[in-house]
Amino acid sequence: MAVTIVHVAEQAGVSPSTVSRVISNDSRISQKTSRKVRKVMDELGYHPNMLAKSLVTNTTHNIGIVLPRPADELFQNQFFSEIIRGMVAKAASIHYDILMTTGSNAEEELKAVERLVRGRNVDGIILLASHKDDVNISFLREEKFPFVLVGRSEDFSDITSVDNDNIAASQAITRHLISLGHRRIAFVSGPFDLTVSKDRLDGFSKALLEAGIPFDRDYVYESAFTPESAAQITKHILSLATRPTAIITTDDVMAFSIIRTLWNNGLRVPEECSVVGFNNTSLAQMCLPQISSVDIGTYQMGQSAVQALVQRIKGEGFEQARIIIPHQLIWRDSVQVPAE
Amino acid sequence: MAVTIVHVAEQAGVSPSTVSRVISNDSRISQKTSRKVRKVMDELGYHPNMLAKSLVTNTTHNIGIVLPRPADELFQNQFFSEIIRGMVAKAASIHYDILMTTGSNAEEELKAVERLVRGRNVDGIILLASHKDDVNISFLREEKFPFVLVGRSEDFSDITSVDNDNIAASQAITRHLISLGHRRIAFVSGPFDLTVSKDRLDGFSKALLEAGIPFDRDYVYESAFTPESAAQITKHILSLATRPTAIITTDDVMAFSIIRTLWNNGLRVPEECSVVGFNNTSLAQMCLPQISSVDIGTYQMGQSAVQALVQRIKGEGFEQARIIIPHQLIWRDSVQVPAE
DNA sequence: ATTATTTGTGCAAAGGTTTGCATAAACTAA
DNA sequence: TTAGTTTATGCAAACCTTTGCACAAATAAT
Repeated sequence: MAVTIVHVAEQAGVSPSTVSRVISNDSRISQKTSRKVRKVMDELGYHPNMLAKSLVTNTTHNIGIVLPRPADELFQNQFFSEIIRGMVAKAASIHYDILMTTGSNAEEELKAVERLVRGRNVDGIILLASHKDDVNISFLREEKFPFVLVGRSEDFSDITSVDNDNIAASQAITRHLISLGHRRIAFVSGPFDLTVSKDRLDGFSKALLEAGIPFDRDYVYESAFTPESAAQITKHILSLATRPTAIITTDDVMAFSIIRTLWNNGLRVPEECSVVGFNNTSLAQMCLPQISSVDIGTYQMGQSAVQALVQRIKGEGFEQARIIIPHQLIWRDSVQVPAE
Repeated sequence: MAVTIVHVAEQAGVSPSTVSRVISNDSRISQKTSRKVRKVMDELGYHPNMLAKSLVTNTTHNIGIVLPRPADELFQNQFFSEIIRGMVAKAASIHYDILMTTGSNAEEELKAVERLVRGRNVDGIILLASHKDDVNISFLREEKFPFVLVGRSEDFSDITSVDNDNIAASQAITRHLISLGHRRIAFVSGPFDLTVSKDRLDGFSKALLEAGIPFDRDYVYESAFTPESAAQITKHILSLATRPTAIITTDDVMAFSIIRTLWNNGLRVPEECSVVGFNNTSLAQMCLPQISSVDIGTYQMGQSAVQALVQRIKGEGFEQARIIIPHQLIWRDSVQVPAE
């Protein structure tokens, strides 16, 4: 069996409590004792058992993150790997680890959360991709368990969350396109049940409104975050009597697929149709033409999320309800003034 | 304080051991008692404390995964998110969670592994991106701690690992290019210290050898897994007196960057230069021209790694040392017969 | 009716820490 | 010296389970 704190204690001729205090740098321990104990710890190759420690302190230094349900699909999106990258980096720097779990459906997902929370496996939880009536949120609130949401909750306004101002971002894009002279602008949204989709659509329609352009439902589409889905919608757009001169999407992957589909059908981008993406993934600047997009500070969102969560866990600092990561419009080759 | 097993026991008029046995479906418990206890558990909203359980069973149901050191850089690569996706999916399906950690340098990385292992935070570990003299491997071997390696170890042959036959894959690509008529083929490799890079280069040179084409060191380059690095190398290639007619790379991102750089300098792909990638990320089929690549079953590797690890943990099944995931060459638009 | 067997449950130890409180030792002040 | 402080350490309880072993009750066999 592994060497425990009592072995060290015996060997050093002190009590386990003293060893424990040495480990935690308790000020009451004398220099001499501390040195002596540390020496023994080294000799014996002692390493504290975190489980035992966790059990008594009720603290694990683990942050749970629940991958969105159709993890399979969403993870393909660079957005997710990017945000997780930010989380892991930040967590590691403050000595936390990231515990990832997922469920293949809503029920399993909640079960997983329950398991983590009530099994005391994590100190806090980060929720990704919020939608309306998220049962996880209700559960966590009820349990008064520390958590932060990436995105915005439609149901509760007092939840610590990390988000962009998606409405403003989307509005700004649309404004810019309008200022270029575009009047017929299509909007290819991600799944409507996602709050982020709603917000972006919201910003879009606001910009139209303020410019006095009628909001045309036929120019609004719902797509999955997949190339296939976007391609299909694009084909439909191509079949329209009066085509839009610009298309705004909710993610670079969709933007890319749209561009490709247009291209394959003989429509040049941006000459015959402008396209703008979202999230500013590396894809946006890699492809040809480079895609105009919105940098939403994905990596930073990940970092901020764990930072905010840890603050909540420790009960320190202000419990700022909403942290807004600034966005930035990146204009690239996929946009220009309309042809006609 | 949360409700514990003894509360349940008291309420149900049995002993804690009985409750524990009910939970684990011990066959010795009578139907009647079981029902009674379960009812009380429900009423009280009891949920076992996993930490306590872990402490006594010495089992956590967590799998540790150590992100490669420059996690920042590598994670950008779709390969990583894809393989992790496979791991999480598989792990969730067999009721394991994934605990991710990382370190910003080799020393920190080892420290993180030590912490996980000796702190008994995980039941096993998956190592990514193996290179020569990996201290993590030595440590884990010494500790006799269950782990599997994604990739191949140059130092030890008896390590359970999940890998492709990179030599064969690379060789097959090269052969095919040769059969198309290419004679001057450049090889843009990932970092040389990675085993996977060595293997792919190895397959490349083997194919040249068997075709009687001299191996030209000036046609072999070392690149980081970044577009910038690949672009720089491409510029150098463009400056060569006799340019290659085809370029093989070790990853799609690099392939993409190469194509773009060639294009920007007036060289058409595949007409004037063929390019082939590796890993068959979604990028490969999304971009224009679509990139010929090698599907190495990344997602499946993630799944297999978890499966193999859990088998090792449970000590069941054969401890097959090396699991080889089959690869598949995907020929797309970026390759054709050489111009001259 | 007695013994042997099966079935269901409880006792108590073990797992490795942390920490409030008590105490011993050393020092300071009178 | 005596009392009062400070400093350094130890004791033992608590955290919540699991599990080997013992035991009692019920059933079966003689």
